[in-house]
Amino acid sequence: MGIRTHTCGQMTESDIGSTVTLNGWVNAFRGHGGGLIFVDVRDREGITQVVFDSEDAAAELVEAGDRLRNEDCVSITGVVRERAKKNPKMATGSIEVVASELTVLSKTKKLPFLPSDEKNLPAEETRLQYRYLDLRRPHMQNILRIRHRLTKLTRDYFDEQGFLEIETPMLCRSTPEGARDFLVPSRQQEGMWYALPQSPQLFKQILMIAGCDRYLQIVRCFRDEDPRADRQAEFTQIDLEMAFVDRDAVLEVMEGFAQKIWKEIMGVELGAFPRMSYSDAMDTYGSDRPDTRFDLKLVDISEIAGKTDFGVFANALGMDKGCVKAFRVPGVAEKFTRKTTDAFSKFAADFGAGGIPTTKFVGGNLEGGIGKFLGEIKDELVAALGLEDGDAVVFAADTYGVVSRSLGELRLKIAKDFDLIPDGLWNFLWVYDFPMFEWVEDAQRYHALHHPFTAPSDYEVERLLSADASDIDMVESIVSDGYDMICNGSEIGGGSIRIHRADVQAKVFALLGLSEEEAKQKFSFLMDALSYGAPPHGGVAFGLDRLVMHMCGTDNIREVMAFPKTMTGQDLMCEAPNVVDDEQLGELHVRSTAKVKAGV
RNA sequence: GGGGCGGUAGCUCAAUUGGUUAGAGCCCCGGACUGUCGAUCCGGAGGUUGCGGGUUCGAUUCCCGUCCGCCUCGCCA
Repeated sequence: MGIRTHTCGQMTESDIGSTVTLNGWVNAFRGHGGGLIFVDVRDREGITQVVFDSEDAAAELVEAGDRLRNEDCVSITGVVRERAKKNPKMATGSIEVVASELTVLSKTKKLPFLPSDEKNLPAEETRLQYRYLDLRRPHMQNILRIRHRLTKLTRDYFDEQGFLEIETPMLCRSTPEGARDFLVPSRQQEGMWYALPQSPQLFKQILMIAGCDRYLQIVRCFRDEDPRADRQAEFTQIDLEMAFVDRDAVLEVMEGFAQKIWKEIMGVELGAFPRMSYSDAMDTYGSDRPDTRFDLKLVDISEIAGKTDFGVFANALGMDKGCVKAFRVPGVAEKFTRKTTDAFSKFAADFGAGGIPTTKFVGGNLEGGIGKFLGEIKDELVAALGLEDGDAVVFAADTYGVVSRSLGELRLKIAKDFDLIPDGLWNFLWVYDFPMFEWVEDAQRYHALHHPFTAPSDYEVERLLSADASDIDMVESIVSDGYDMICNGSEIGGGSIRIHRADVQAKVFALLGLSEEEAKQKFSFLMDALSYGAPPHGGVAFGLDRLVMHMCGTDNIREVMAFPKTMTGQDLMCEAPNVVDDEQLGELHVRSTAKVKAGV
């Protein structure tokens, strides 16, 4: 074969007259009988038109060209010539290669779909089954390239900041808390199991104790939970940790990172990131990852609502932590049909709301929905919400938690449905001052909002150490030194200052309901390590896949992974997972109790 | 584990209240064509309607089950 001298994306008029060899795939074939054939050849870098012309080439060569089909893999040698009629739609549209040699490196059989036909893509299922064809598409190649540029910039940036890239094990011990683990049976230790890491959290903390000072790893993590459009069981984190730092020092480095990658890849200058406390985020946006690209801000109208006899409001205000909140949706009164507002209630039912009252502000009156119950508080409502003629209002009345969640989700839905999100905005912010703990009524225990290694804020340490587990309000009020980086309403990174004192860590375990015995059994290595001169430290983990999703403008995490899995955790190309034979299981001291699908 | 939508030719889709031989475009195969670039024109091949069962004279269509895909709630420290 002829080894390529040029790629299919690089030739310009300055190459006219030179003899070149291209290696690639047939992207398109346009034949004009035996005499004249156009073949577009594609490789990773672009597409170049090749012409087989009987006026310039032997009949044998033109015949061979005539047998080419889409996606045949070829090597073609010829002279670059200026096109008589240029194609401005093509990057290489002013030149063509006049074929003088053709080698078919590999014929294709009949294709399930044409990678060149971007406008008629098959279902995702087919694309995943033939991922090698799907990835040939320039669009997918571009995503892979962006992903590569991001990992390259990540390593460059953190190298400049003094971070060392250090690998941590993929075969770990199972952690009791958190997501379900993927397990790997041990052959050498009969009856014992490894777990694949959900994150290298403890290893990176121990690297700080080990004097590594600044650590980076682009690392695969595994969580055996059901996926979502933006979540896979196997995903990649940009994992970082720094010793001898406080929160602001961490945020500064991480903010610099986000600014750098957005500038280099997106060509966007991000200013300094605003910061918002967890409680402000929950109060105003009903979410700990607020999308600040649009308003629809939640307003607490409990006090005003208390002045009516309206049963729904009165009922909510009588609850423990009950409240009434609302937000205005500017100018959509006409679009708030009964069908639309009914759908809000149905939507919010998933989040525990009994119903979503609405009304409209038209001609100086609150009309429709619950408007007729609000006559006596109309003026106060109009003032509190800043209502203007033609606005609609969405209410929720329940406990603070239910109101926040349902209105928080509704404001996102309404913003999308009514097209209220401006294009082209990159609203980054930090959310901080999360609570350390959340009481889970069903389980009758506390749950760490971030993870159990998150430090309390400096001023909270004494309060934490003296906390009485039975005082739920007090324990829930303890503020942690955690922080999340939010981009357009999506959490792209999160981290914290970690606990570096063994006594503080022991107290956190105790509040989380781990006995001293259990804590020792499961985390003795951490407790030991913390006892040997542990430095203050903190860090962040960014979701690499999420970052690439933002950069590529997709909501589908599978788009930004070369070989993703389906919602049921299957790789449709390799057909993983699959059965293994009993001998293999025997070596691992495992016997399957599954009724295996026939014919696999 | 719950809810929703979908599965018809290799691919994208159609098929009237349940009714004749399940159609079209693309792909593929054959032919025509010397400046195309979504080439064009002519012809051809290609089907267990995801799978299993039921109702019916008759099922792509209605019912039940099941598998697969997507979305979502739970879950994801």
